[in-house]
Amino acid sequence: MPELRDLRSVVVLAEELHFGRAAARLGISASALSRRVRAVEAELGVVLFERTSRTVELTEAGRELATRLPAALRQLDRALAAARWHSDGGWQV
Amino acid sequence: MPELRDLRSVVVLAEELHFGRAAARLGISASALSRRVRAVEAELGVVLFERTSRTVELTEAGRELATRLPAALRQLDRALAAARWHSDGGWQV
DNA sequence: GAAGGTTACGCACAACGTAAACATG
DNA sequence: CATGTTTACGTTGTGCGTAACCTTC
Repeated sequence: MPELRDLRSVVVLAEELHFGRAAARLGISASALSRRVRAVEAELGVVLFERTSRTVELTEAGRELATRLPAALRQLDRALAAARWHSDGGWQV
Repeated sequence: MPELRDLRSVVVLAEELHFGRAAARLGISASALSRRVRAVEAELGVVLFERTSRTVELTEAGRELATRLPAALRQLDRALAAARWHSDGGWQV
């Protein structure tokens, strides 16, 4: 029930461990990112990041998710790319 | 850029090949489904379904996508499940 | 003329940015 | 007290259902 946008946000935040930088990379405000991540955590029923107002760290669950998501998202992108390719002629057999 | 909701809709429609039934399974109206699918096609720049007002069929690109998506979506769900599991105690080592 | 897909239209909810608030090093 | 995350608030845009429309058998 989290959407792709939300999952990609989690991945970027896991890389940056900083809401400001991650939000900039995503082209949204830090507060928007904060809300997105909290929403994901609420939907999953899992805390992914341990925040203090000075630091952001991954929890065990967050690390697990951040580890597995990129491959899953790439596979998804490959499926979409395959569909595009099939329309743009394919081998033109 | 299509979201998960949209991709799942494509999968269901590919299974049903009928907007009414697919929409019912998704818990939305047929018109909403029609719009979702058209939006996906526009974003991908690919026609996925060949519609007449009597039949719905998969195009080559649509078949390709419908074939690859389920596995990709499952992998994504596994990533989410893994995160959940990690929080709910794991092995409680 | 019935069944099924699409377009028009009005509305409601979700998501955003700005700004203020709060916490921590 | 500077840096960085979160909450409040008002606004906008996205997505929906209902209903009307068009096409095909």
